[in-house]
Amino acid sequence: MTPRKLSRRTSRHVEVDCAECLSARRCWDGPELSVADITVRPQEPFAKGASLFRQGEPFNAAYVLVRGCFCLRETLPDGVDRVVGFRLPGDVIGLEGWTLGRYPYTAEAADSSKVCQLPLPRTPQSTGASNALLQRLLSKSVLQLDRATRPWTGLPAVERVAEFLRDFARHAQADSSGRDSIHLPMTRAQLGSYLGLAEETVVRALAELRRRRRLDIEGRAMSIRAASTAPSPHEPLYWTP
Amino acid sequence: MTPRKLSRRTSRHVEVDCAECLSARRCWDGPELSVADITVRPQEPFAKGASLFRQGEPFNAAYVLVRGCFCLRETLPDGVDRVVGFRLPGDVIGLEGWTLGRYPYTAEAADSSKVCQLPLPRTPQSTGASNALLQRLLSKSVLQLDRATRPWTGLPAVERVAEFLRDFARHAQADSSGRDSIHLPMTRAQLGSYLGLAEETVVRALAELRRRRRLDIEGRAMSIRAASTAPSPHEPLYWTP
DNA sequence: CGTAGTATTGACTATCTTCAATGCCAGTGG
DNA sequence: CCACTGGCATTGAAGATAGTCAATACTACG
Repeated sequence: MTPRKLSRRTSRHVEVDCAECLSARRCWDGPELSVADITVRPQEPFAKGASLFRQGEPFNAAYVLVRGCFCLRETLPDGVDRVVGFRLPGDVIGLEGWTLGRYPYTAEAADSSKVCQLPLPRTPQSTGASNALLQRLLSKSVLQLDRATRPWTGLPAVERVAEFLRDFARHAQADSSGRDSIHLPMTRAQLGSYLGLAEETVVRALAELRRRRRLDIEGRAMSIRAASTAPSPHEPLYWTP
Repeated sequence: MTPRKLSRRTSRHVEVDCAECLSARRCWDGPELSVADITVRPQEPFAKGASLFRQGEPFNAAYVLVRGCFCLRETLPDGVDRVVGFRLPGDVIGLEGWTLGRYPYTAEAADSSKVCQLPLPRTPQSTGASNALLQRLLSKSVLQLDRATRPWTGLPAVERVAEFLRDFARHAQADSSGRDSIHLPMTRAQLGSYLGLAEETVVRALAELRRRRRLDIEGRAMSIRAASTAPSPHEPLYWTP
């Protein structure tokens, strides 16, 4: 309750060697990998409800969770709040910010928790960084995010399909920018399987979007019309890549 | 149609420097990163429907997609087939196999496609590998998999909740193994938000699971009873981490 | 032209969401 | 100590949404 001591819990510059930590196995348990030459900055404990960082904040650091549980939330442009994941001891938190420049979600302690800050180079660039650390991070992020490749629903079918198409178009146009017409290589059934919808529901959703003039579709050729989601008021609250 | 030439398209040992490739910007477009010292092994083109690798196969290599589109499918233990993602030019395919030892999904060309094989060390271990490559891979995988943090549905609410709890328990028990009782730190509402279900639906699903004797729940304390999903016949078809 | 895979549409049903009310529990202040 | 409050959990009932079944086009290809 004393206001002091709550100041800046995110950047004590004390580096400790993971080899000396009893939790190290949980954090860096890759097969055939030693915890040698991995150092981190242990942080003050987080009380339930406290946030490690907030969506939209510029990236400061990534962390590994030592004890407790974090709940990751994101606010969509339309103001809807949704949970994008949970993190348990050994998981990495906030690495997306390293790549994106900003944190795409808010990390809030769901339990009394403890984290260690990872000494990453400021931006994915400098080359001197420890190779071992990078390899481990890569392994972990792949696993962790692979596990995360699950949720995502909660929207009505039409919106889910629209969302997918928007993302697919953005993704696909990265090169052939300019053209507004996009070729969908997959069948309606595959699309449905991916989105967790029946093939017929996908067809009906597409018909609905066409009816609403939000896109033109003819067979596998598509072009999006409206940017729809208005660039609403708040800024730091919802930042999306 | 001549059967020859279809032999082993996955491992020609011709390495080329990405700096000489016109598609390089699409593949390695990180900010402030040059394509210097990145080399890959271009592969024979893939016809629509051809598979790059299959779920359950031991890891051979990861690839970067240069042209076309791949559809990633997985077969669940109960025989259900679902699409877990699509990959477009510039995306990495199969990196999960590097970490897991086996490919967790089948990669099938949804269009006529072309890929390059990435020269990764056999296992996430050896240290001599190029740091630049690792950093880029890390960035890409994080982005790519973050984008993937969406789908996942298609199951009825009860199964989705059961699936989550099973996964959460496995994940949480990594350390405190032995105890079969697990503490859920999140509220029903958060759980619902994550799974794309209403809070009430989560409650009813939990009640249903309790009724079916599949788990014991009292408030936030939980213990799982049945391993349920039988260790069914096929092996190479569905392999899950 | 016939076939197979894909796309589309309609009708009916199952499943979830929503709305509303209640119970439970911890923290707070009189 | 105890009523009061707010957050969380639970349950019921009604309405909305998406899945299933079935029938019919459409299209590429041999």
